[in-house]
Amino acid sequence: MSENRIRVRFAPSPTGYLHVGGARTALFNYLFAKKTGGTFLLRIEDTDRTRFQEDSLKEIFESLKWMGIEWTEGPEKGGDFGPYIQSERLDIYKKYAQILWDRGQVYPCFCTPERLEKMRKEKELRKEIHGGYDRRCRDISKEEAMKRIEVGEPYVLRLKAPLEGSISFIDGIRGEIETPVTMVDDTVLMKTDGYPTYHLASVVDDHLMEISHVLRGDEWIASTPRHILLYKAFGWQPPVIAHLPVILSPDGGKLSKRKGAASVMDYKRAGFLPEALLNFLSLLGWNPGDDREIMSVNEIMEAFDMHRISAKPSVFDEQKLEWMNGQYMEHYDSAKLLADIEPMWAEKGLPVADFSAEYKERVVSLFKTRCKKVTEFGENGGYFFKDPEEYDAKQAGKQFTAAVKPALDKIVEKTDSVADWNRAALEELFHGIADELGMSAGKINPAVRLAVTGVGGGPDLFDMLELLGKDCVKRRVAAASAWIEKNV
RNA sequence: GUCUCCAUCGUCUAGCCCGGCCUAGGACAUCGGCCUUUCACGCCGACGACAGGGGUUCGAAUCCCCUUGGAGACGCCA
Repeated sequence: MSENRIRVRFAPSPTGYLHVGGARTALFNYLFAKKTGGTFLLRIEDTDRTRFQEDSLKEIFESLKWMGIEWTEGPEKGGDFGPYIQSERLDIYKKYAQILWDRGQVYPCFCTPERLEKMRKEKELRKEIHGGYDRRCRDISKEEAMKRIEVGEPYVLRLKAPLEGSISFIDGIRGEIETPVTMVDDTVLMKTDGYPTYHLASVVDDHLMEISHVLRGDEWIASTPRHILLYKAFGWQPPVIAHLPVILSPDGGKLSKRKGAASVMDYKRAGFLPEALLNFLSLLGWNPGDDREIMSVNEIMEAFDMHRISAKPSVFDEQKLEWMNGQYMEHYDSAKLLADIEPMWAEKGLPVADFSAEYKERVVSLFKTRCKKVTEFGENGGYFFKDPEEYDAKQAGKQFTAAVKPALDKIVEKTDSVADWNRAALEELFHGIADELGMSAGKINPAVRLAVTGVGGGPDLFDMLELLGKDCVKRRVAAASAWIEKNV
């Protein structure tokens, strides 16, 4: 037995994609485990067969891996406490339900979903919605119950909750939370289909898997008293339970797919870096206690402290995420970025295959500081692979003047004489031409930029010219000169 | 409706647990300016908050109560 070991889990339901709220929950568990030298395990809670989605599992795994949140026990990894998929643990839940049955702590309930539905409606009419199940089956005699079970009448197993008093527990983040028992009805533990409910399964699993701390979303606060009751019924010591605040969308409501991205993979597709998303998420409801914001996983992990987790819900501010992503982008490995960017270029029909990896990495380096998202590379920089087909009209009107044409022609004329094609030589060349023609560089450079790229903004001009190479620059400047000849 | 949780700049937050150092600090965004022969980065500055009301105290953003506002829960969903 590993007594005082920290063991935490992330236990998603495979009902859809992994949204950022879930990712944050996983992240905090992961950080806590890493920080304390504990174990972070993944458990799949698939006890609802009606909502199960096959693809979901893949998506959840992929999302976690992309973010670098690695589980050391769980599906794909194994471990001493498996299986880690609840639908493969049915016998275990049956066994523990039986224990409660033998102790008289549960009872079979034969109420149909229809009757329960009707009961709820009536209660609503009388404005007493709280209270839940009316406990009609609680006092059915053992004999009668057995008889009805034997004839095959469907039933669920309910926990006998106390009829008066209150239930309290110490939330790891909020402190004591006390709930009057009127809010806790007789919880269903086993469904008609033989599957356990979340409440039974998670309590049994957390105990069997020796989970020491449960960090979960705060939508579980109201259910925790049920779980406490269950731990008591089994005679088990509950783990430390802490509820993480929700993440809200900018309009104050729940984060949803409709209002932009909500799933981790959406953010990947939108051009965000995993390190940036992780960093950003870590700062939602937590902070290191000083002014640091840009932090590596290791720094975050070092500084991580459960006591600094806030109870206040926070709004997911995508603008700040973008800023943060830009910060990461600037220092990101160009080769790594290129792997994501190259397909985007290719998709736009750019002949990227004709260029060397070194060339392409340099293009990426040139753009890194001015892009906030990976996707922006795909939208810009086409001119590194293809001559501009047209010039930005507004810029052309401003830069492509008759006055600048001689300078462009001079550049075309003199490029061949540049022995060492680098930015220093080019600067010198341009200066010489400017002096010779009595023009300011401020007049010539923007025109060259437009000639070479077709647009008004972009990386440093001389860095670009150096990378583009002599032939390309000569060709494009000549083309611009011809354009002026024709259009001005 | 009932119960529970939450409440500092538009947003993320520091400070709150252990009242005075808070004329409330930082970051994003916004607006100015500087830098730059482009754009971006960077730098400087401005704007901007203790939800309201009562207490307790010599003193409250910090402790207590009420109000208001927000969120969540009230399933054979998790």
